[in-house]
Amino acid sequence: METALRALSDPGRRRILTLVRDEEHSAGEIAAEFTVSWPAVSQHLRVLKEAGLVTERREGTRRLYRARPEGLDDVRAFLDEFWDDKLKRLKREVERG
Amino acid sequence: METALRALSDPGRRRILTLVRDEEHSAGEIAAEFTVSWPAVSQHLRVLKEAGLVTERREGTRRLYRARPEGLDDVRAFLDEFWDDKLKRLKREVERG
DNA sequence: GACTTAAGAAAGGATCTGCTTAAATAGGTC
DNA sequence: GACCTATTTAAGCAGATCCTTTCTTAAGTC
Repeated sequence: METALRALSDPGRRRILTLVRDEEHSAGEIAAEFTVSWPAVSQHLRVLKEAGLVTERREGTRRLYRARPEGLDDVRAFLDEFWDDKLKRLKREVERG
Repeated sequence: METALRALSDPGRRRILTLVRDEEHSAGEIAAEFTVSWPAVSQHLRVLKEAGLVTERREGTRRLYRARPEGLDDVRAFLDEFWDDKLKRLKREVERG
């Protein structure tokens, strides 16, 4: 969860993530969407992969990336717990007036 | 959302956040839970405040902090959208076999 | 095998982060 | 006003981050 949150904290990586959310894309296709250099995108992809937020598949000379939403499970769990507990707290407050 | 995600990416700040989730706590009470120095905690509180994840209230010489779950709304929206769209994609895949 | 294409690895630099200690502010108490 | 307590601000430092350019690897084409 640590690495996932840090990976998400970069806008470029979030953009990559939405790019590969619905379908696989090669590193080159992804890089073409950005103005930063190609290695920079490659580095972002590595961060996302290490955080478990994308999967990599090799096909010939290309590497195809796809989002891996399960990688967000921990983060979602944390936020949901936070949210739920807050609601519970509010409920208690309302009940005691 | 940018700042919220960066604020969340630090384990110490997440711990602070859960500390002030259910009730207000003073900066000193919070700092007492940590081994790092007092100013370090103060800096974390500032980051959390600027990210909209906590509110600050002054009472005499003390400053009381409390979680502000609405600050997580953007993050939650992003994750939910991501999740939902993934489910939709899977559904399409299943439907076309 | 030489050449091209797709992509990652290495090295280096600027900026950001998170910590520390020391100093400043600001509200109570005498 | 002098003094204590609670807390933030300032300054500085080590390490992380994100970018760049250059170099390497690996697969396909001739």
